[in-house]
Amino acid sequence: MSKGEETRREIVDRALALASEVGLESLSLGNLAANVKLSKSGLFAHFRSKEALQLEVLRRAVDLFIEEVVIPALAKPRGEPRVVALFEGYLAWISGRERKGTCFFIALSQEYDDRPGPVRDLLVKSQRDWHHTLARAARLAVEQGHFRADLDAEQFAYELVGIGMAFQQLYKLLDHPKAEQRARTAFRALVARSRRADAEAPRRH
Amino acid sequence: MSKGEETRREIVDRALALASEVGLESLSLGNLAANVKLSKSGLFAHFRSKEALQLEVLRRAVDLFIEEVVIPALAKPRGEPRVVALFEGYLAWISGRERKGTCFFIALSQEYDDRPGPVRDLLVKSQRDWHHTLARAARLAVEQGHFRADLDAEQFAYELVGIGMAFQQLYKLLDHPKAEQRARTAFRALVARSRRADAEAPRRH
DNA sequence: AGAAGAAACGACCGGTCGTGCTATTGTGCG
DNA sequence: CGCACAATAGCACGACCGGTCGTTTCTTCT
Repeated sequence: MSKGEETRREIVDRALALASEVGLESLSLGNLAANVKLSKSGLFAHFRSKEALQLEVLRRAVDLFIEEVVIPALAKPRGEPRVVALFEGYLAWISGRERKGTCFFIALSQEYDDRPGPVRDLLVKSQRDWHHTLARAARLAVEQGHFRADLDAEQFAYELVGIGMAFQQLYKLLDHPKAEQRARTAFRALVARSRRADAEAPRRH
Repeated sequence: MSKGEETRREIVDRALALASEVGLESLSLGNLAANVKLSKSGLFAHFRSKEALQLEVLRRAVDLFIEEVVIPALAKPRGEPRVVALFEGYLAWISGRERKGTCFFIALSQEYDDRPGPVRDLLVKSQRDWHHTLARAARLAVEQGHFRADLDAEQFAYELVGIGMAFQQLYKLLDHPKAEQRARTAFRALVARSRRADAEAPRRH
């Protein structure tokens, strides 16, 4: 990797961390430059506009999410185990990573729901993909006979996302000690009513 | 009401509308002043700092929410009807009001989850209140015999909030035609499994 | 080693930000 | 009517914004 690509990557990494705190729009080039110990103009030269930087940061976040959440789940067997892995990965993504509890995508959803442009377009695409990934996993669980045949997979994805979003608010903003427990309880209930009526009783944890 | 109070109110109203679009932090005094046709300094004189204005705006949003969502629900009889009214009011609040589909509080939750200060403090209080209001309504439904005796009311509130947040994303960012249907389906399922086992079968809509 | 090009720098642009300070206008009461 | 004071405007400030430019320093390749 050339020198340029290397620092460029450092910039994007640091920008992702900063943007997780203040938002992608409020992230300023000057502040970012100081953080990576570059001059503002030196940094700017890597991207030809702030928007290009923002897009790069979002792309990086998507890559990280796929790497940390989606790929590991795909290693699990189809059906309920994979669904569980997606949920657990999602939870870990929201609560963990660096610093505590800011899911980049949920934050951006608010920041860009009213702000047209390529950043929003990419965000929309990534969130649609996430819904589709969840729905596909649920459909596979139906095919495997784990979930009811008449399960609405998209509805399943919707409710799972809701559990995650409420978790983030409870965990980060409201600093609730039982946030994780609440999320898991909600997920267990969601899975329980998605199972085949004739499936074996829910396992205890 | 004196002249000062009147324009002050107009300012806050307009500020709430603008902040719903760009966020409370990115709302600028200059832009706001132009919107209410005042000079920047003339507007500024009403509040002695931007933070004071932000607090005022948030207070106004809380008042509106109570007035439009909570109070009407309290007019309904205790138990399931009130719970349903709270949910429907919440949904209407998120999707409706002026412009389409930005819940001020959900947006602020993201904006301030990392930004300490009095605005965040007030936001936290308001969101805790909302959870408590929902939980209290659920507990009353237990007392009325509509919901199971062993229902976890806080868990119920958590899941209802999650349904609302996912609804907002689907409705506003992803512009999904079935967003409202998804939310209602999720809510019906939540209510159904909260009911007493010996209660009559769920009504069809 | 040396040349070509990539990478980083510092100064600077026009604008906007929040916030003071002072003057002017408008309102409402005796 | 006229006075006191509230309300608004005008102007200036220092800081920071995204972005441009010409120049210098460092890589990279022959």
